[in-house]
Amino acid sequence: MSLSRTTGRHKTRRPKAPYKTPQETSDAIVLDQLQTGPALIDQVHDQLVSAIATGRLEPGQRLTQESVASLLGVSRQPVSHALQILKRRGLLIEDGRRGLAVAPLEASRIEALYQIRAVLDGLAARLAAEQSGRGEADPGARGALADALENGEALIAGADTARLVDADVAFHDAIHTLSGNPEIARTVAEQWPQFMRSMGFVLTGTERAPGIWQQHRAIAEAILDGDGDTAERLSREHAEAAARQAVDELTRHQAAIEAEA
Amino acid sequence: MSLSRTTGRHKTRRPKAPYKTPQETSDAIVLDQLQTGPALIDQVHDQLVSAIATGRLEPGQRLTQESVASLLGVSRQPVSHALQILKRRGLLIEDGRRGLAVAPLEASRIEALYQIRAVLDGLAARLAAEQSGRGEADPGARGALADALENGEALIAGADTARLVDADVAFHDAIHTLSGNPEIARTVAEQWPQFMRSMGFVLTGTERAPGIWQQHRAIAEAILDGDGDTAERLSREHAEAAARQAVDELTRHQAAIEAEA
DNA sequence: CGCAAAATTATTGAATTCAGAATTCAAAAC
DNA sequence: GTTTTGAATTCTGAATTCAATAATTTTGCG
Repeated sequence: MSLSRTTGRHKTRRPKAPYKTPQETSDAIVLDQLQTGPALIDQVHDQLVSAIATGRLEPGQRLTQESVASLLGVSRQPVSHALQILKRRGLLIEDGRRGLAVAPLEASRIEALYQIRAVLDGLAARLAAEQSGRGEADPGARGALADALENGEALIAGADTARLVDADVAFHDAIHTLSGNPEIARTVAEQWPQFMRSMGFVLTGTERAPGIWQQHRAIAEAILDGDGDTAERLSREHAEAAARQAVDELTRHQAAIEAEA
Repeated sequence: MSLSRTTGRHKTRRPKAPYKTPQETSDAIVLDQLQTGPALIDQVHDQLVSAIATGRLEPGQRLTQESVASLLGVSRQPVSHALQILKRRGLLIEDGRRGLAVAPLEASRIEALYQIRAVLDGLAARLAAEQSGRGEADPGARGALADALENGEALIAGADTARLVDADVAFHDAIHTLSGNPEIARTVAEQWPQFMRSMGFVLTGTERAPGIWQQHRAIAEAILDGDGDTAERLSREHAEAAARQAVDELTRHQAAIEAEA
């Protein structure tokens, strides 16, 4: 599709960080800090990740630099950067000079990722419980876990899938944070989009949310009780159960697609 | 350092595939096939990763797009892409508008990463042993593990640090591959540069290589024997020992630096 | 009509240009 | 002598231009 090549002219550059003179006086602050928007590269990146994670961009969907750029109203430059990054993250696969395509959602890959999640979530839960048991846990992070649990349990009944997925991410992220090991959250964050689109499949239609949040409650209680062994074991089992459900659902879906063809 | 702003003019595009006029005769080939290298973005990326991993670029070293570009003889464009990616990988940190800097090598971060390594290597070793025990292991991958072990043991005596580090990576990578879960190798690969520069510190001067390769042999034997429990336990202990050594060495080094200041 | 060769199109990677913003540096004012 | 101001410099992100080539379409011929 030929597109109006009206990519916007040089937009004013986004302000990066508010300037702060070193010897700022301690007087009352009269002016609000100016908005410091993220760079276009990051905006494009985040938009694409979100679209892929939620399934708005389906597996196999082709993306050219030009199409994304005109869709978002920017030039190809920031899009090119963002696509490079997404490619390295495994969210896009090369499709030769036909552009890139959203990576397929394969049961085998999701299973492999859940194997990793099982041990990482187990580690995070153990560390979080140990912190909690020794009373060293950041109260804010403890509160975030409790909030995430409450929030998730509240919206079980018929919330839309996207909301359920977000609640799940928030819960597990709270544990990762509480573990005190920032690299766990960082490592899993890299893989969240894959899990999110997998969860999209598992949670639509089926009524699996209640069971999941029962498990979440048990995990949270073990952590807040400082019971590391139980927290680790339950977290692993939780991930393994999620893996089985995901593999089930994706295999079924793949079979349905192949039967159609 | 101000640099001659002599970024090359439009160089002929990197030769991707040798151009071939349609009516080219099948006479003797007069010109060598030009290297059909990967895109400049990837070349720049790999160069920088390698330089950081080996310590040729030291923590704190500042990198501007222009300086890297002129060093490598390319324009800022591919450099900009590569730096963005490195920043997201945590190998570079922002230094405001003064450019980016090589991320510091902090004991706490290395310790956090080794915690992750412990469970991932444990998982990989268990899976590899199970594959091996069931006779399902890819013979090539089995051979790669044996080779890596032999190779590592051979060069213990006084090989230079870089070679020892490479052997270590090859050994652990062989186990990751043998596990049959490609996401493990992928996940750890993301973090290898951090481990590599940490190992650079640990292995220089000290005579720790022999002990490390004794542990490697025990792990390899457990895997090839199909003893998953032992393989997992030894792998975890190995990572934990490595973590202690690294934290020791880095803490010592940090203290030395601070004493100097 | 079917196939091979040639022309065209689509799309990328890289260089270059451009504009905005942070940092630095030096001069002026107190 | 110190602080403030303002200009020069540095450096980035983004847009635009350019060249190469893979993919597709068209054309010519048997």
